[in-house]
Amino acid sequence: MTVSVRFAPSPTGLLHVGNFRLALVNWLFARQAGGSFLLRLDDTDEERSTPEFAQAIQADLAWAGLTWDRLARESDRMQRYFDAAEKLKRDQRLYPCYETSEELDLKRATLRARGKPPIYDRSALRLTENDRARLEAQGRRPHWRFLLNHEPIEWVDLTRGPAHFSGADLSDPVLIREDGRPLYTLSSVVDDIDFDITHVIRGEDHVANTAVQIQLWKALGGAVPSFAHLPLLTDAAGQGLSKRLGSLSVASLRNDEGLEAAALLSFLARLGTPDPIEPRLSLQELIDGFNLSRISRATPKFDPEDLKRLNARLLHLLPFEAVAERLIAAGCSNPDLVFWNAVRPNLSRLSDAADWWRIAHAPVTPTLDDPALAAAAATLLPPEPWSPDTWGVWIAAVRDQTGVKGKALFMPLRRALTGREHGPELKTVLPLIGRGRAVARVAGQTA
RNA sequence: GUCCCUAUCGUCUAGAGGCCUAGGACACCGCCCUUUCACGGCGGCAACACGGGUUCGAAUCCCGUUGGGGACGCCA
Repeated sequence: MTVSVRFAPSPTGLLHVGNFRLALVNWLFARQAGGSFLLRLDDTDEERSTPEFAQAIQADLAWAGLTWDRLARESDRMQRYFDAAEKLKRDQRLYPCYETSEELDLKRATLRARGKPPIYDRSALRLTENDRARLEAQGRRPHWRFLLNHEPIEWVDLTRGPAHFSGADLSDPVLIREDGRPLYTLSSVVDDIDFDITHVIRGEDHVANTAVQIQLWKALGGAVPSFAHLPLLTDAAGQGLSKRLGSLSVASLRNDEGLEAAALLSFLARLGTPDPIEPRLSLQELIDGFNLSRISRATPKFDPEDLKRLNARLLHLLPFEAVAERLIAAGCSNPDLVFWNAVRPNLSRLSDAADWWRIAHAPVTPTLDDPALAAAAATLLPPEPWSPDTWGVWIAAVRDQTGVKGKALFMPLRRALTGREHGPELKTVLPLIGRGRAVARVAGQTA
């Protein structure tokens, strides 16, 4: 049996790290098994789904290299859902209900107030033919519920172990809305059957859905797949992610924070497992080290600060070839290996390299803290060609002539040369700047 | 309210009754390297939520309490 998984976001917003982690886990599972990965856009909710969000989700996945073998849109498949609904009606598993939303709200509130679970009371089942005709004559249109069997529902969850529900504890789910549109509970199962999905890997917010959907699978004659329900991520404070995404969207991590896809991937593939979170440069390494059963059942916290630190560590490992094109895109017009090796240890995000490119190749207005020292330094600057040793030779000469040493010696020079107090080692920065600019800057000129 | 899951260093976690003086990674702190910072190397600090059981023996099993997450939609 070929492994087949799917990632099924609804294009009603940007992907956040929690969704993205599920996409990654599904993808790694499929790739490791040599199976296939379906990207399914669950866009049956016409009011909230937009083509723009669908595009954004695909862009996020593509950015991270999470390629899909198949793409499906539920909005293209409506007829399949209607066919499935017809079959369920024929089999007496789908029944019409006429309560309004307000009436249902009231029923739920009443049950809850009595300390009872808010389960639908199936009163629509007691409607006679005449009752229904009268309601229809009043202009009421039915929504349709799936008749659950009140029997034990069990499955062995790949991350939670044995799971069991009682059908009697669950509400008959609405499958078809009053306006005729199919709902997620139905469309998802129809798709999973049609696309031969073998493993449904999703968040634990779906466990109750799984219980009712298993009955739906059987009612529709499909093979029930294996399930894995992963704990949901929380933010650093332990609050659920879905409630407040914002800065935790993949798009903002990518665009606003300028993080590496490989860092996000490395982080999310290991978070919540006993394995150390280490920078991995390739997806293949992640595939090789992946194991669904190592994901803990407890809810892990996602701290963006940890991610940023990992991003820096990963950056320090990246070879020049891996970043050359992106350095150019970031504004370094003609980067080379020497430049990259010089600035790399100082980077926390790739785009910061552009600052050092400008310091090496564009005019900088120096800050002169010690004009006398600077003047001496300007005259003592060795002739080119320069090497990484030039700095040591130069600064020793300046020290011998002026008697200044330590921080009082190099900090004024750093500020004059780069305009900054921090940065890569001056011995590597100096040759990047070159003698022409260095002389001028030490003399206090913008160069 | 009802149901499901969960509880070990700051964080992610190892731990399936004696191997635990509780291990690793990240963070933090210190030292080394370095004429600052950063990078890199080495070392250190640091935890079994609480209360009852069971047992010769409990981080580990059971019950309860408390905390955390999730579900209970004509959303997905």
